[in-house]
Amino acid sequence: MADISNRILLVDDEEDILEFISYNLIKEGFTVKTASNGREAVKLAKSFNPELILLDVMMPEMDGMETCVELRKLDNLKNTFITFLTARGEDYSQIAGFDAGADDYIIKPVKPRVLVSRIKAMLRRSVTQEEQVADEIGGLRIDRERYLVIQDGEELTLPKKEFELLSLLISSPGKVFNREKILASVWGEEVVVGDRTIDVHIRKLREKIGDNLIKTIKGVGYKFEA
Amino acid sequence: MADISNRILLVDDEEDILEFISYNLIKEGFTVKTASNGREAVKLAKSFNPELILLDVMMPEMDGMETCVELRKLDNLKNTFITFLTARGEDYSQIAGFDAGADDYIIKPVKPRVLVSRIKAMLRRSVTQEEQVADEIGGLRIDRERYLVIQDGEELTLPKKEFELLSLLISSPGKVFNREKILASVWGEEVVVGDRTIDVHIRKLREKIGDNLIKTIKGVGYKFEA
DNA sequence: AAGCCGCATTAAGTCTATGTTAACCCTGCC
DNA sequence: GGCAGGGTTAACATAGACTTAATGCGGCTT
Repeated sequence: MADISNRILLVDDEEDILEFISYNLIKEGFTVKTASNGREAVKLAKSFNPELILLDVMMPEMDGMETCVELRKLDNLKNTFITFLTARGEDYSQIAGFDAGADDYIIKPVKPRVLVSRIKAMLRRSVTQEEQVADEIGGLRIDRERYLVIQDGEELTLPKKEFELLSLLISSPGKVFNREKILASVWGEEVVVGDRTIDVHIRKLREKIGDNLIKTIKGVGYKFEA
Repeated sequence: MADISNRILLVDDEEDILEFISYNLIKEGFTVKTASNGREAVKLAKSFNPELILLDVMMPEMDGMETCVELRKLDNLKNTFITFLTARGEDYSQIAGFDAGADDYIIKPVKPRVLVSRIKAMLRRSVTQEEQVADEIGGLRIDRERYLVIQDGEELTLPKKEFELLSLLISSPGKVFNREKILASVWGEEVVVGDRTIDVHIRKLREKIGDNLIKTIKGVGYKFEA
């Protein structure tokens, strides 16, 4: 139905914790994906596009802080909450955490109910406050709040899929999105639709915003370019 | 307009704490007002219109929870963060806190630097919300006090739900509200009613104020637009 | 050159969310 | 108790979004 923002990416190197926490979150109706290290997390975050990332600080290889910095570089995570999950409660680490771009900080061990309450409060906030800084690219501006595309001052109302598709492409101008990523992001992981479907939506978009803004890279995908 | 949202209302019954914390916040450039009890807090909040309220849980008379509930009833605090400040760290109190409408929870004693970091992270997410001056939009004006809608001079009396619904949509003209948010705001989080219910109320509103003011964004929600 | 692959394009089909109407159920009031 | 009005639900209608199928075309491979 009204698709709730509820995708959570959980990152921890301990299998037990992943299982324990994700079990509790899933039970509450969240869609959870897990990663056991930073690199995996970054990779997953790109396609999964979660609203919240729970990030263990102590991890081998790439630690939580470092991962957080990497995650913050991703365009599609501009509005994602990142919360550290850690056993360390010292002040300095809290401050370092926020500086790294985290939004909150939860100290383990944490009782499931507390965690869930906290997450809900956090997402409640995000849902209310999400606002795009919406800068203009190629004469186009996405206004998610009003669900509009503004082209040279003209306001365009696009249907949902078209809007999401354009929004995705514009999120990283110049970057080529392959069909797999487009499907994952606009249609969702589970939904199965044919490749032609994307073409058709691209077509409709081009009809509305002009042919020269969305480019086809044959055998690869599509990109937005001014 | 240029001035950043930085008004903080600090509520605690202990004079020492008020002084200590407000000193640290003021040093960081926040505008701080203090109240030493719930009643005072509610009164101050109305005129001060803070972006963040730090609320001690343990207070004589009206405690933090109760105060929080009262605060949440105030219209101008819809977008204000409320954070509990408490010495108690028990689970039940955390949950009770969130249920009362708080957005976060900080356990005392807290080092000033930690507190400041936390507050900044919180306000970073917050959006500068323009004051609703309740003036005319699209020929409509909401008069909450008299519970009236004035359309081109004509006074319309709407039933409760219709009024609240219209009022919500008008509160951010142009912004799309999804069904979830509409339900949460007009009907309340716990109440469970079907999706058709919203449609029907939208229908009645359109009947009364005209078809062209409320727009449907299929798959997304509704918005008010002149 | 033939064949293939991938995309474009169009039209047609399907499906889902919303619109619409009317009946029903409360609650407060006479 | 009966009535009135708001609120909710059920049932059906409908528009338009979304998907699929069919067909064509250009570039690339063999």
